[in-house]
Amino acid sequence: MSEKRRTSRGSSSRSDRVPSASVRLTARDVAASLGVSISTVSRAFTENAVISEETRRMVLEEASRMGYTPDVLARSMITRRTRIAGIAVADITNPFYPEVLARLTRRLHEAGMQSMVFFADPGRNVDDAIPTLLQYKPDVALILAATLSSETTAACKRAGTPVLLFNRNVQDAQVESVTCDNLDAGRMVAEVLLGAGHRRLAFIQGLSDTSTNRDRLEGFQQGARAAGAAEPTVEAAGGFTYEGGYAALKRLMDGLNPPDAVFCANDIVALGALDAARRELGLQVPQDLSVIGFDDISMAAWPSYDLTTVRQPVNAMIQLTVEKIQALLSKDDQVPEQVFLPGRLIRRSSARLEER
Amino acid sequence: MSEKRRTSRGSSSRSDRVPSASVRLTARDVAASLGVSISTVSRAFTENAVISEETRRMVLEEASRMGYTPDVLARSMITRRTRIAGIAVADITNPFYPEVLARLTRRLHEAGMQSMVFFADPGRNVDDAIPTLLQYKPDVALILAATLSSETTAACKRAGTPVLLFNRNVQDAQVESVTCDNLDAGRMVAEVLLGAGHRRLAFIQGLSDTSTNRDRLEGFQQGARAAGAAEPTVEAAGGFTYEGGYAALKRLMDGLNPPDAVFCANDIVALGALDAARRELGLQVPQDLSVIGFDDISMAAWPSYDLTTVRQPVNAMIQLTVEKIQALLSKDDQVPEQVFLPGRLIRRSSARLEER
DNA sequence: TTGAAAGCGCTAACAA
DNA sequence: TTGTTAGCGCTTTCAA
Repeated sequence: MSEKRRTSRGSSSRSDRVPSASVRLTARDVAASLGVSISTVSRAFTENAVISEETRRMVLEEASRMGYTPDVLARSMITRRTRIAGIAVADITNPFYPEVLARLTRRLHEAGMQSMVFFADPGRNVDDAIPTLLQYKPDVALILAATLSSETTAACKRAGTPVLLFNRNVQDAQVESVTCDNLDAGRMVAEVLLGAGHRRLAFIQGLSDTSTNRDRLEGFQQGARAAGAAEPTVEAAGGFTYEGGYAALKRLMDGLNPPDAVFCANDIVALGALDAARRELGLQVPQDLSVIGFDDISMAAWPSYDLTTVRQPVNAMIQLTVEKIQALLSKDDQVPEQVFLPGRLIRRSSARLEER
Repeated sequence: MSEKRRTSRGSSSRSDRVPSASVRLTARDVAASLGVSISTVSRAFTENAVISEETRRMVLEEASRMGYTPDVLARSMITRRTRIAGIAVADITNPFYPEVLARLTRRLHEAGMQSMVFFADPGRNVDDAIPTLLQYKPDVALILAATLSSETTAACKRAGTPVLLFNRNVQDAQVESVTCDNLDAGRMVAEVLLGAGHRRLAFIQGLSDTSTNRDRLEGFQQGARAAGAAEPTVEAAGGFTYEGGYAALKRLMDGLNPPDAVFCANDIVALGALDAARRELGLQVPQDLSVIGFDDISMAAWPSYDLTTVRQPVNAMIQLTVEKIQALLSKDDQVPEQVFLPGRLIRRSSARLEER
């Protein structure tokens, strides 16, 4: 098999050629055609502008007839509003992010904003994408990523671009964030597992330097401590990946103190752990081992996995994010706020949650 | 559990407040600081501009010291180049697209372009996103979607924005496209399945009005016909979804003529079909039934599935796409070309491909 | 090789 | 309610 190319060269005709940039319509053209000033045309397209309803209707009609739309770039130069949300995403291989991204951009679009998405290189963190992101002067920088340096937020501050963290938060309360209450969720998972009679807990880390990972682990440890249970074993997956979870679970079970319940930093890690347990080690889940994930990505519900997991309140998180952006754009001074929304345990068959 | 908010109100200090848009540095500032004209500053940042190496170095140095970068928006107004690739994506729930998107935006970025991503509403096709996409005057519109109306390409043509289809093509050869050779791959799958002794072929459709679906099915049918085999049964999943594939497989097996081999329109559909076969119908795969997918998303390789599938040559497709974009931007007249790259069968355990 | 001046398409004072 | 005018920050002729 080899590459094929099909062109219309054979039966070429005039219409086959892509026209090189058609005529550019400007407000001046519409104005001339109507015998009004360009300001009038501009006003017709500006909300809350002082213009008679009649004139506006006339202008808009003629504009749409001619096929004119205002140039958003030229407009932005003056209004200092690009209506662009610069979104930096890392780790797109985690299905949680595409799911969030799709809903988030849709809600932003409904709120009259466009999304400019920047994907960070895998392995590296999101910071490298920020300078280019800032070049387009987005009205807000949205960080959908687990890792992030403080240099990045500083760069945004310097550029005067407000930053909003999604599914991530920093210690110093200097920057807005919307996350799931990972700490509390971790605690709850420990409680529930211990309540069902599990005795040897373990946690599989994604990236240890991310806030999500850290908070989930810390909550888990707090929960174990509060119940007077043994300290959970901690094993590193080396990243939020299926392969990492797979390998980490094998190491755990081969260790000196194999767990009877594993809480994973997120669903992708948990799916890897599940497959290692069932397909490679031949364990019965949840009889031999309980596995719990985090996020509730759509695959968690698939019958091959049927993963018990903590569902992030994604819709509420997105709703709040959009509201925060709108607030940022109206008032320009604001006290940064970190919001934590409660996660919810979704009980499926990968974990034994009743005493036996 | 309830929502928590944490602010720094308690220990509020001056530095807690987000600064409202810091000073805006312009070329004028750099020029003044150096005692040169703004044209000189501009030239320093323009490739191939007539300027002495020494002056350029001096300007760039001072600029970086001050933290100045040219305003890309203002620049675009004059150059008529935004360096933005407007990317419209539908169906982000199919993991194939995030994987492509991540790599594509990275390669575009290396080529000096930014990606503005627009997600179409689920269910609806990508067309609704196009008008807003065009507003930002992208240098090229990239369509990553299975469905697309001809009205959309017309709108782009009118706006003077070149269009490039990825993983999609239209009949009339009027628009550039880069796809896998779906027809040929479909043929190959039929051949291989029939060669291994399967007798009752079936195809599970995603969306019947998409070019990918159509070509894969048509190739499959051609292959069956060429081998003198019975016409494959066709069942509709109602969309490229896991749930659709799951339900479609059950209907197929409950039907009058249950197949011994199923070719699915893509991997997500195939994973649903696999789970239905194994988890619900208790079938042995591949002894009772062979299942083949399309795309080779990362999950296809997971041990729980180990899906035999046709791998799309994603890297080559992306490479070609970026090259085409660069060509589009240099020459403005071009004969549209449709490129088909060969897919490759990845043999895993979900299909019996040897005669027994 | 550099600078002065004229816009790109638009919005927002300011007048009328 | 509308029109006139002055820019937004930049690139690009044209002259020097």
